[in-house]
Amino acid sequence: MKRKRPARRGGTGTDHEEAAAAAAAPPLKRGPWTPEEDEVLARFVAREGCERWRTLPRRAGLLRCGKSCRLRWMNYLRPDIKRSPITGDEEDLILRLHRLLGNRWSLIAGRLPGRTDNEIKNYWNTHLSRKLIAQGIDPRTHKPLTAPAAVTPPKTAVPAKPPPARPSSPAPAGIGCGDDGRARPADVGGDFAAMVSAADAAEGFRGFGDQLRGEDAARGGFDDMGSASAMAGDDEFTSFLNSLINDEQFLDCFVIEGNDHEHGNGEIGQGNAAE
DNA sequence: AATCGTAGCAACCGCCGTACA
DNA sequence: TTGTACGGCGGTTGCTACGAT
Repeated sequence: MKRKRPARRGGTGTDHEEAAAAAAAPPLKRGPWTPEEDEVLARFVAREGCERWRTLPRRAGLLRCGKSCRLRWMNYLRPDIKRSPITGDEEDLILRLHRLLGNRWSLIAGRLPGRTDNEIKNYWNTHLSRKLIAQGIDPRTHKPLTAPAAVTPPKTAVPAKPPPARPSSPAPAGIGCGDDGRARPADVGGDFAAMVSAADAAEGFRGFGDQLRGEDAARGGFDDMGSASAMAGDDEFTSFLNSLINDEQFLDCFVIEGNDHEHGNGEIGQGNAAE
């Protein structure tokens, strides 16, 4: 459903960088982007590149904050953005990746060319989590829902209020992918780290944890994942991730016992490496 | 036809990690 | 070593379209 938003939501951005700018600058425009603004931004980025987002709007003559410009570019204006609906294959991949990575939307998006983290996040919250719930699967953990949990059909299936702690809080046992108690591989029925270590050994791959840290800017995840040595290249990581995604045996041990019930229902790719 | 509730999603918010002076 | 600027991320908000009643 495409729509434009009206000028929105009061309040001022509290980011320090924006706050300082707001103090001395004309009021920044908020809300939906107009086609004219899109054009200005796209043209400017094409000409000057997308560096220095903070000063970009001023240089481009836009009354937007740098963050807003960056977001608009990343989520909408980039030339490689796919505008087509998410396909079944992509959906399947999202499910697999989410099971592996938790709510690491940027990481997941990185494996889906042309898709943005925001798009995937929205798709997850509006489609996939609902689907999983309908099938009795907890979308956060990919475990079967317990009876009480199954009765929670929130508008967004994502937990309402995250605990305050952010990545700085050490990850719990396992990898602690999520930064706030949301879905994380460690939640997925056990010792993901050990599993990955096993996978490491099997694949001869080292540095999965570091790679994730690198890719993910150390967002508090995978810290306990193992003390891998060298940073692996993206290709290596990609192929490793693919191997995890596709490895039937891996998923067999990864898929939580009791999830077999949904096998063959043809809806959700839970454990679908075996499909 | 009017009203209401829900779904969908663009955009904002707040925080974090990194880079650099 | 410390402070600041910046980019980036995940979570949340709130408006509109649309289906149900």
